[in-house]
Amino acid sequence: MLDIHMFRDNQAQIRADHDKRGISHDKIDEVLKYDKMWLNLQHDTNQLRQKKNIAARGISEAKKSGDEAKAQAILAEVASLGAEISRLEAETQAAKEQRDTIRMSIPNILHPDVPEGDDESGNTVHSVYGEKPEFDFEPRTHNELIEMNKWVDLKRAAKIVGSRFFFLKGDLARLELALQNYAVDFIGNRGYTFVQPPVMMNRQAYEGVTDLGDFETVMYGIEPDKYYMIATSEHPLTAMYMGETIPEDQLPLRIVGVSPCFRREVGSHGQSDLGIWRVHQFTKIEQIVIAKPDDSWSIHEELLKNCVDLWNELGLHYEVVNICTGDMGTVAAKKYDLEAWLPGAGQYKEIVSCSNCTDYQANRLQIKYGQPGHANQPIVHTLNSTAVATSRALVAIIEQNQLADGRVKIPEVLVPLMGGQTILEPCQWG
RNA sequence: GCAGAGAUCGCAUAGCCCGGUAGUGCGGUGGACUUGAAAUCCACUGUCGUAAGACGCGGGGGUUCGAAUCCCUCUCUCUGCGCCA
Repeated sequence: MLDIHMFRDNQAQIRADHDKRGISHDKIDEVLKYDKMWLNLQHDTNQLRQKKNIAARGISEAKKSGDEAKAQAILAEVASLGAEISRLEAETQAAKEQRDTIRMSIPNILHPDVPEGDDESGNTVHSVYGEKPEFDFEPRTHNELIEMNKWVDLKRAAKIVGSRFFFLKGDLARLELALQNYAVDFIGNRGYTFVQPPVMMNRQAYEGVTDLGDFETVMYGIEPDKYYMIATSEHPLTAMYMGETIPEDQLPLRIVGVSPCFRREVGSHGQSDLGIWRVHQFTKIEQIVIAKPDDSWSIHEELLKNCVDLWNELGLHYEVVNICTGDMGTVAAKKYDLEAWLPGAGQYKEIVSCSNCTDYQANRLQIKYGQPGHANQPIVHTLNSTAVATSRALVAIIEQNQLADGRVKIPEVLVPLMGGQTILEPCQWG
């Protein structure tokens, strides 16, 4: 959410940004309209409150001096003021709510380097790593590989929960665990503190870190407790400091988190989403940084560097893409994606997303930094980046490292974590 | 899950029984004094608002002319009991 003062004092910047994104200014105008309405209503309400407060003070005086008639007259006046105030209070509240509901849907201000474009076709390639693997056989899709090796049981998962859930079995499940350990240690060795967050959050905290629309399409709600299953550890790890002022010398706060992620994936269908590419539950190792505004852009590059180094170690071929205006979404000011080459599918697909959210989340969460004992402290910047989403990493690994017989070569850095094993063997049953 | 005790302006603490402008200490900011610093003294130090002013005592609601204070409710913390990986 953008600071309301930005609308009042610097609306030209918001308008210029909307032009870049190619969206209309209607919402900006509405925010300004309701803000003005709210300011006026607040002023009127305050005037009446003042009148009432002054009058009410006369009651005890009148009673003390024994002037019962005067006391009754004041009581009547105060009562009618009270009714009028209640009415105005309701209007004031309504105007503010309207203003903020619209304001929350207005996207973050983009970084100047974000390329302009209408959709994902406008994304630009930032850099390319590794070699596109060559095969002397027809490479299989990950879906075929998990099927023939019995590494994943989607059917029985569908039986006990629903579609897009899965049992992960045998060597592929072991590789998943190795990836978790590998990624946590890799990022941890760069000064990031390992944190395991809760996997449910309450509504209030959740509204601070996501689009309101996500409650309908992304998150699972838990009844009767009114909790939400987290869609990524970014959410609890960013909301963790909600409403707090972090001592300046503790910043930047670098965190590497691991959690299961739960996503409803409403409305997603199609060939490209088969297998375990797009699922309702997966595990993700995430980098989170809470930083001072001056540091956030260099830390954004640091997060990307961590990803690049990690994925290079895994020996995979992928591109880094600079996401364009039309493909950005509301929260990030700038976003890099890593897109791995999937030889079975014959295309590059997203495996990592690395965002600087600047003060957009922190404004709503009211996370500030500074010296303890100070009022009116500045807002922090928040950044997040996938390190490894294990299900998608598994897809990239098995497609790029597949052998003619359908088995898979294990990336060298993971061999020690697999007890020296170098090839993923099929599961014996299923 | 049950019973009891709690939540007050960054931190600590008073006020609550018995309703009437939220006080004090620490921390912070500015100033005075000082060559400089410490110490000391003075002012300011929650939120919204250009301001006037309003609002603010964990959240929400109620009673009342008026609520930190009385009532209801929710959340969280502590203590004890119960249950339990």
